[in-house]
Amino acid sequence: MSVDTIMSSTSLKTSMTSSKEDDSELRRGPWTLEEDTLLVHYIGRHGEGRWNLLAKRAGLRRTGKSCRLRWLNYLKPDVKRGNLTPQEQLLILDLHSKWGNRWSNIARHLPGRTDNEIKNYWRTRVQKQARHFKIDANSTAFQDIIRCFLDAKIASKDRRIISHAIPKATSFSAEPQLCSSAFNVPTSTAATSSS
DNA sequence: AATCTCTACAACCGCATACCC
DNA sequence: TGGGTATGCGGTTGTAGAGAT
Repeated sequence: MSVDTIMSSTSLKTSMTSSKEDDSELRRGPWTLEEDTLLVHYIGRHGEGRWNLLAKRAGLRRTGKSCRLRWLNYLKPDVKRGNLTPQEQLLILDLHSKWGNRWSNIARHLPGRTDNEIKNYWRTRVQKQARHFKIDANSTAFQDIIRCFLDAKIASKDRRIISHAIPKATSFSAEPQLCSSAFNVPTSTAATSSS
């Protein structure tokens, strides 16, 4: 990630540290642009690892743990930003049914996605759906519903290439708005599998 | 326009394991 | 081999922003 990207994406929100910036105290809360830049530049020159030492040498008043997390989840150049694609969502569904909450394992199969991102996706989107349908998110019934929806989504995307006349996907017709918002799909598309 | 509520996600925490001396 | 430290992982919390009232 370039410094410019950081400039545009990093919040310059108010820091959560106390107003009297005591040099001996470790900072917590949201990272500032300045901190991101220090971390990126330091790792660019010296590489990752030895996080506690790195934090000190980079001049960051953060724990090594905090630096590692910031780098891995946000600053690392190959971290992919933006919504998960239906294909990625399907993969997560499959892998989660195999391994459960082994987020780091699952993340290894989705290049550019972090365990934190996948975990957040599962908790905020998938579990929300499960609650709505009043089924366990780990149940096969629920997985079938979601799989069906995502398959339809992927298929509709494919079909759009060759035709605008696409039959309705019936599986989700009852809950198009809910599913669409949860899985980042425009409602009209989700409801009809066409556009 | 002000306030409230909800959602998404960044960041923290505690614990387990790996590593090093 | 045992103790201390570093790292990685999964669960949880805090916050900003968007939308609703």
